[in-house]
Amino acid sequence: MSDLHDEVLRWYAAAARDLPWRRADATPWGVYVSEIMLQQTPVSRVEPVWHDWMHRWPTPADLAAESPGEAVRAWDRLGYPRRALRLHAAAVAITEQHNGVVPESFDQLLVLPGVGTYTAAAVSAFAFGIRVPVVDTNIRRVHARLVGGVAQAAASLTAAERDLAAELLPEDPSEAATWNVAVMELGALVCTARAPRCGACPVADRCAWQLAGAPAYDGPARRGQKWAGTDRQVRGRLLRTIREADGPVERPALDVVWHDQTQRERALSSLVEDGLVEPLPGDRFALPR
DNA sequence: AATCCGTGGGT
DNA sequence: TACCCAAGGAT
Repeated sequence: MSDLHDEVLRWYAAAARDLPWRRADATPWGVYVSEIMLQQTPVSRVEPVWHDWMHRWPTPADLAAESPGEAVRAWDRLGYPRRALRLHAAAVAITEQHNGVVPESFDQLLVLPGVGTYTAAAVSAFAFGIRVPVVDTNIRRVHARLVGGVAQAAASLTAAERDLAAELLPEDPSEAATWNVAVMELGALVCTARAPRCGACPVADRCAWQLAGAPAYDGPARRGQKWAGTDRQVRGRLLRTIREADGPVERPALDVVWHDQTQRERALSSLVEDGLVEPLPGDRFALPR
C-alpha cells in the first residue's frame, strides 16, 4: 500500500461519519436507496427520509407492491421527485427481473431507471465490495486539487479523470472499496468546494494544489441555474400541493399557487407527462396510482 | 454538449 | 441579500 493510500485510509478510519447506510447491517437495497436519495441532495436531509423508507419498504418487493404515488409522497421534499418515480420503477424491475435481489455488477445496475455511471459504480462498490472506480463530484474535486493542482475539476467528467480514478484505485478489493468511500468522505468533510480545511487534511503535504500556493480557479465562470420564476419552481409548488393533500385536488387549489396561467398549465402538463401527477375526471389531480 | 429537473442550508 | 452548492441522470 502506498503512503497516499495509507494516509487517506487512516484518516477515514478515524474521521468517517457513522452513516446508517454504511453500517454493517445495511442491506444492498438500503445502499441503493441511499445513493438515489443522495443525488444532488445533502446527507442531513436524506437521513430521516431514508429511515422512513427502510422501515416502510425494507426490500425492493415491498416498494414494488406500492403505487408509484406513495413513493412520490414519501419522497417528501427531497427534491427532484422524478427520482422517486424511477426508484419505484427500479424496485419493480429488481423484483421482476432479479428475483427481488439487487444486482451486483456495474452493467446490470446501469440499466436500472435512475442509475447512471456514478450510482452503478457506487452501489457495486459500497454494497458488494466490488473493485470498481467511483467518481463523484467530491472525488473529482479531490483529484483536481491533489493531483491536478487546480481548485476545481473540469465542467464535465473527462476520460482523463476516469483514467486517474482507475489508476489510484488500490489493487486489493477490500482496500479499493474503502478507498472509494474514503476519498469521497475527504471531499465532503475536508476538501470542500468553498472553504477547504487543508489544516485537517491528511495529504495536504503532497497536494499539488497546496504546493502550487492554492491558486484560485481561473477558468470560465459557470453560470448558475436560475430558480425564481422558472417552471421548476412552479412544478415544485404544484406537486407540493398535490402531495400534501389527503385526496385528489380540485383545480382552484392549483390555480392559487402561481399567477401566470400559461406557465401554470405548462408546468402541470409536464408533471402529468412525467407521470408525477395523474389527471382524474372532474378536473381533479392526484398522485399516480 | 447544454439544459432541464427541487429544495434548503451555508456564507 | 444573493448567490453557491449538495453522493447525478436523462434527453
